[in-house]
Amino acid sequence: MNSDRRRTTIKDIAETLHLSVSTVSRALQGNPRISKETTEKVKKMALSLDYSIHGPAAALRTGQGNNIGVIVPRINRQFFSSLIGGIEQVLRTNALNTFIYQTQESFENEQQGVQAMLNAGVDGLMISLSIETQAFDHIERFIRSGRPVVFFDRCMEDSSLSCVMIDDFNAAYQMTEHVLANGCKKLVYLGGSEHLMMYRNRRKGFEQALLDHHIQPSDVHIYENSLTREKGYDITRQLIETGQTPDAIVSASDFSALGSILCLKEAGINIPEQVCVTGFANELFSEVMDPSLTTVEQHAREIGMKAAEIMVRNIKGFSEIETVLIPTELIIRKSSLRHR
Amino acid sequence: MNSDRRRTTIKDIAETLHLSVSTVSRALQGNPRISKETTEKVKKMALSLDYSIHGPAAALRTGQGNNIGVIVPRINRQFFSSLIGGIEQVLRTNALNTFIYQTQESFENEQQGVQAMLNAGVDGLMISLSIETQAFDHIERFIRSGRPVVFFDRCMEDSSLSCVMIDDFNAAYQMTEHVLANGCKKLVYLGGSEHLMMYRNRRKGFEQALLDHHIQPSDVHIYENSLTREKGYDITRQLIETGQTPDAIVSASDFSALGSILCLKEAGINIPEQVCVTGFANELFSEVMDPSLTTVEQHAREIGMKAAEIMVRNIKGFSEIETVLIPTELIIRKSSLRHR
DNA sequence: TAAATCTGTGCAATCGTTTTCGCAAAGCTA
DNA sequence: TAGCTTTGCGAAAACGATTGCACAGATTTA
Repeated sequence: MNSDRRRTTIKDIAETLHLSVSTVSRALQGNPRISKETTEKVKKMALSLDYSIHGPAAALRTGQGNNIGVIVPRINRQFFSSLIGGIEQVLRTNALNTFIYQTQESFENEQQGVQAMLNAGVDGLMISLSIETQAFDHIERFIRSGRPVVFFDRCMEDSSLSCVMIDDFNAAYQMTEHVLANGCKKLVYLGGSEHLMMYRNRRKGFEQALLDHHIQPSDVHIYENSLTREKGYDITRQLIETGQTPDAIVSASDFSALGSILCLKEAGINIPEQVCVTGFANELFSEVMDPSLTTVEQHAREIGMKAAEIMVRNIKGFSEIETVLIPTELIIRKSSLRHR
Repeated sequence: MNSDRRRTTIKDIAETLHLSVSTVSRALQGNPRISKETTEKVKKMALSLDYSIHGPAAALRTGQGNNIGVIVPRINRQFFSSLIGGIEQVLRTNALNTFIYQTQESFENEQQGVQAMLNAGVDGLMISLSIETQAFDHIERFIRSGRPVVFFDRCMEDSSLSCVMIDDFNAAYQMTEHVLANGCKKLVYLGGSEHLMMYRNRRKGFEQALLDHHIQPSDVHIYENSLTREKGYDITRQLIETGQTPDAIVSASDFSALGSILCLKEAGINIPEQVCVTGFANELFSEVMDPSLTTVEQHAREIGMKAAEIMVRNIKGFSEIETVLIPTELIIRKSSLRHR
């Protein structure tokens, strides 16, 4: 075991240099009250003694760790991992560490995660809610602790909280217009969980576009909670088998769109000539699959960076609330581009 | 500002309950020396006062935070994010938090990351080295602090340290055999940076398979440092243009394989009948691209879990060193499967 | 019945830093 | 030269939790 290893502290430095701990502490912080020579000596000694500041102790004294908690549903989704990449980069350049916790989309895990962050003494919380989350006591508890909270992507609907998300409504609206402009008339929509704002907004964008083109949303198939590859496949198969094959499948996820495409190809239906298919999120595979998938780029990394910037500003004392919509980008590929 | 918000401490609980802080502390820990009633009362009060333990303070006293630092090159690579997912899950079930730091493949960032972990007072370090890393003072410094280090995927070559990685040699060997069994004779190999053990091992596996089938490695094109999509494309294009089109491209990455495939398709060369292409890593896109890509599944999540388990055991005091090879899985798809 | 043990609690030191206050010596002003 | 400011540093009290030791009262043992 290594229990004999004691870390070097400023006290050690103080003793070998015949100085007081206060002087050493100040020297390390570059306090101008300490002479240049002393400061030099201290820093040199710190280096040669392998000293590194004990964060927790400093945190205890100052009441400020330099840690930000980040809670996401899953880390191994391209969208979230890119987003976290952006967060981490911004936080790091502001001398803040990033604590990660993934909920696996479970409400219980999310509660535990927030508690873990509370215990860890993080200075702020950045969170994207799990799909299951419909109660917010855990979040409110954190807020009561007086530290900033910034939501991203999946937010609590409370305008007194900061939130960075994409412009789902417009993205879906534009996508739908694109499909209609291609001459499609009989659409099907694969949507997500209605209690998440983002999925509601996408559906609303879809419906608004229909309305604006004189189509009654009630006349089209709208599926809820259908964003997995399997659901996309099954729903498409069922539509084909019951003779209700649409001429466009607009999906709120690349995964369900992928499922649809695989099914259509199996059935020998031509994409996009007979059926246009569109997705959402610009997953890595959507560019290279066959046919390449029309989708929406969400600029995940930017969302993360923006959210982290808001957090940093809050930490620094400017307690402003901000709701930011990051613009999306329509990426038109073969799965929806008809030759006419 | 919220500077007036003070967190509730065990002292607050003690005062409202007319108990001593020691009793409260013990009650919260479930110490059997405290009577059931008192313990009950304390826990109830803790709840109603929104109390949460101050980790840093406890860490200071006990010398044990519950934090593990994880340093990876990039978080938004499927491989690493899945791996981190595995780490996070195992650590969490052992009441350990996960600190994330990404180096962006930069040595300087890596040094800073290790320092940040040192300062944060993590109890252990899990790290996958950046491509640039060739010096190890920063790692050795951490080791000197007496806390466990576990490497994964990209390890320091020092048998006195724990490391979890995939069996690159065998994976490449099997892949090469598969290609040869398909009747390919004129191979090209796209490899990575030779100073990383993993890429060396893949190349060695490739060469050994050649030797075992009576082909001289010196007779085949072996490219170093060629694992991006662009490199794959460019090299392939050059081979075609100079009339050296091979009948198989064995690549140490799915990305370069993708580049090769795009180029071959553009040139109207049939895959796999004229040229077989294989990748490495089973990226999300490789299954759904056209043609689907033969590759190697690395079981990233398992690597992460295994590494985390070793870490947990070290934290608990069993300071055993372990080197683990996680077996890979050959995934044969259309890009290399000839009909004969 | 005296001694030993057990139960439930409190006191106070401690972890490594930061920071307020204070003080002596040196430099400056007039 | 008397008084004032600056410079450079130290003593000691925090921060919140843990824990070895002590101790009083109740219970058991011999």
